[in-house]
Amino acid sequence: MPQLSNGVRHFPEYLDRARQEGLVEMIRSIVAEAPLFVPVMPGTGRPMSVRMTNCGPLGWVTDKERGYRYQSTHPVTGMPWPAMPEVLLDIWNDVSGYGKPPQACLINFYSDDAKMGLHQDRDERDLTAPVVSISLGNNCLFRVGGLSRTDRTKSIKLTSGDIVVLGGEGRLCFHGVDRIYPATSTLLKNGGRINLTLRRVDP
DNA sequence: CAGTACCT
DNA sequence: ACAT
Repeated sequence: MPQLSNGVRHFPEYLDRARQEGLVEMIRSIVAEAPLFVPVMPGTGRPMSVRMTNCGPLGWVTDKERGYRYQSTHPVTGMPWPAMPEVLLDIWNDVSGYGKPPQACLINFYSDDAKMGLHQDRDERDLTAPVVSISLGNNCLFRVGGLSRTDRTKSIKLTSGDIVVLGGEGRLCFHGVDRIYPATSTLLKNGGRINLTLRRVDP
């Protein structure tokens, strides 16, 4: 279990091809029910380059007026999020070491030119629960720093099936995606990358 | 402060 | 830097 930095664990190719394909099929059905939306920055309303949706009791959303938050319904359809699939609960149980189940699975779609700036995941009330991140599709350059934005960072390439766990000391580490490497995976017919992020919100 | 533009 |  390689440790990128304190509390940040990387499990290369944790999911085999068959499991990855199963997840992609599962994601397609979730997206059919809960359409992708474009998140925007609070205040400015500037769009992010990823598209997202969620499954589970809670979903992470953001808009110009109310900013980052978790809510139980889709921001466009107003419908509850699709249920958390068993397979994600299983993965959480296998890698998180955390007793309570995840309440939110944020599904981020990265086109080949999408990025995610350095940030902390700190919208959850339970900051003792780890964050579990699953990579599918094209490779990406993932960057992890420390608790301060200006701390030194390390970059690693993530490939399809990789899992990263930010827990303990690493739970609030700044992290982001600097770039997607086009055509590095055959998992997604339309290219790009999907990232699933499992989180516990309530203590 | 989960982005981008525009510097050197 | 600008703006959050």
